[in-house]
Amino acid sequence: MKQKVTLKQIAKELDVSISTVSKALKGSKEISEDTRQKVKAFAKLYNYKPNNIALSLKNRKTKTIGVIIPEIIHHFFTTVIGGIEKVANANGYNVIICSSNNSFDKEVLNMELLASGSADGFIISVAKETQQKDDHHHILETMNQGMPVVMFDRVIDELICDKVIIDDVRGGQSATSHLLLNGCRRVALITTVDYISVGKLRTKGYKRALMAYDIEVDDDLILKIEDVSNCSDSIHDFLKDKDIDGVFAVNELFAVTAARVLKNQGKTIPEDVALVGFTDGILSKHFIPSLSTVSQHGVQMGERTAQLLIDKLEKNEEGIEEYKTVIIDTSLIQRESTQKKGN
Amino acid sequence: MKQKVTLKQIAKELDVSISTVSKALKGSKEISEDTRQKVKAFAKLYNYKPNNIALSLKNRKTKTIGVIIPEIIHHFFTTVIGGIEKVANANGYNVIICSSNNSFDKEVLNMELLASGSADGFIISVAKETQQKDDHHHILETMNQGMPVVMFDRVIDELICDKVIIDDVRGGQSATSHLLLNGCRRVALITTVDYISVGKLRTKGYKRALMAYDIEVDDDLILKIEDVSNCSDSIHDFLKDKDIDGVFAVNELFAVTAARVLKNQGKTIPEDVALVGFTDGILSKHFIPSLSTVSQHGVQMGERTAQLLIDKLEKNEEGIEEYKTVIIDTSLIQRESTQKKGN
DNA sequence: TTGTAGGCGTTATCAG
DNA sequence: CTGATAACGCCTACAA
Repeated sequence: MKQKVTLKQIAKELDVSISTVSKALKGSKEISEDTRQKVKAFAKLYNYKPNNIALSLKNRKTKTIGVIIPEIIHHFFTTVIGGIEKVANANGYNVIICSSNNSFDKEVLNMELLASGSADGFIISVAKETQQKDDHHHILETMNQGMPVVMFDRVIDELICDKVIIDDVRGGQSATSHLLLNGCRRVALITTVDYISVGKLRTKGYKRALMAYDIEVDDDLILKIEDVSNCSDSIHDFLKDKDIDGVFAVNELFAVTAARVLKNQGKTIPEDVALVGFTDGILSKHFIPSLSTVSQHGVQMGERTAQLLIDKLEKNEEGIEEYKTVIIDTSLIQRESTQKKGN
Repeated sequence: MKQKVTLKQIAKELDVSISTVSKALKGSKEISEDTRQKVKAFAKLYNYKPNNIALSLKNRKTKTIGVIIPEIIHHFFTTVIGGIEKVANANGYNVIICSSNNSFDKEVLNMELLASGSADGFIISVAKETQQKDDHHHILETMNQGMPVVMFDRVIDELICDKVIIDDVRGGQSATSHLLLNGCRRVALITTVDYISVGKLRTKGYKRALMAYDIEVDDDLILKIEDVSNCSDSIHDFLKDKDIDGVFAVNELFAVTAARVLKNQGKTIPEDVALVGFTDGILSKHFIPSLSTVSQHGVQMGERTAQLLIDKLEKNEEGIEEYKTVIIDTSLIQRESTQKKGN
């Protein structure tokens, strides 16, 4: 079990100095053709690879982007990561991913860890708990240390930094409008509690759509789910005996759960009740009936986010400070759950 | 925008030596109570955090585990990651995740990157392409450099290292047996091409189960899918006019796709055809009807994998070389897709 | 053409 | 009690 080869060892073996080896390996023509060849051959033989850690220490940059997301088991986030990786790799950056598991403490821990040398900058979508506590000192501290931070999707308004979001209000509005356009008049909303920013915004969009159609908002048709883990019961109770012809659910889980409850109540989708979800994940796509949904274009989102961060990282230090908020367009994907047969 | 504080700066400000600061911060009682307080206060004020990179360089270890998986957009892998993170964090290790996107080249790149200083050891599940090419020099090289590697799920038999797998044969067998037990006699198999190790093994299990029931294997009832991206067409053609009463699909995607095709053909699940999948993901759980499936216990798998790696990492260098292969039990989860009503 | 020295941030050892 | 020094692996400006 041989150890990793270092410049030092190569130098010793070849009886030259370390700097000679270093230069030779970079093809510097300061070094004679002869030794250059020799060194290179030797290095290849022993499979020499410069030590990243040493390089990072020297250059004071790691060429690594830290990504912190609430849940890795979440199709939307993984698509975003895909986009991030694409752009990052194309620019010679490595990506390291940490999940906060929606825990505030773990988010703080992860940030501190990465901030203390492992990454040059951050991409973050904050944990539920963080939004709830509305505590973001850790992010602020990181920024104050001179590390660029770009937030996406679940962002914090008070924080001044680059952001990439979708227009959740418009997304919610177009989902709801789609239902109304298809003739629905009593549209139920299944959403999250208000401290989840995206849920709140989508709810706003829902109301806006109704108003545009001169339909009064009926609070009895709105369910705000606190405990996701048993949303099934909540939704069941909520939909029971309710006279509705459409449902807008602010995420995939709520959507499929609603679908199941409706089915159990003997209602068919889309004939009796039309259904629209949010997030274009595998569930929506493969479900029967396939679910109409609002696509957030995760990949694109990741790409923009990464680009924004890299721009900041490579900008000559003392430029004008300027922070952008990029809004990614959503689009409505129409599938079976809103397509009445014969239409 | 202040920069990160270093020991040096603190030392200068306080007009003491660097080593004094270092010791004071670690609470060494070599240092007078007085200066200790002073230093600590100052450090807290400026939010001092030791630089990980420097520490890694010094200690020649990063306390980081590199994880390379084929696809991050894959529920099973994310659950495994969950398990890995849990154990890793509990042991003071950080986890960095890279996806190979099923590309051999990217897998090699990722390994080299992480191997050159960013991680102390590896956890890997190889890319499809890697299995197909049967080229694993990169992994071997990494191991030869003295870095422990643990493989999981998609492993390479020739490589001598710790491994955590499930018994895919038994999994396939129990899935098939479950169908047979429920009265199915003509069970179709939807699987992958043979170079995907897990697909091959599950196929083997399928055959074994049939044999145990004295049913001859009928190659007409076996579909091996090459191109996953349009598996829908393949499955459609395959199931057309086929006289079957059960389907075993070796992954979720195949299972739900089969479900859709069957439905289009006017068959109902489970009454006309019973269906069992593999991998207990969100799809299987939320689908209507919910799908019976073979659970791989991803979290547990991740935990074992991480533990194995950490054991190797912390073992005093020159122990006896000993490599374990851990087999995680699968279990069959019975859901609606195999539960005929009235049973 | 090659080598020396200093430094990136830390810690451990040893000397004051 | 405190400080100087060396070392981790690499790079580079500046000798030689």
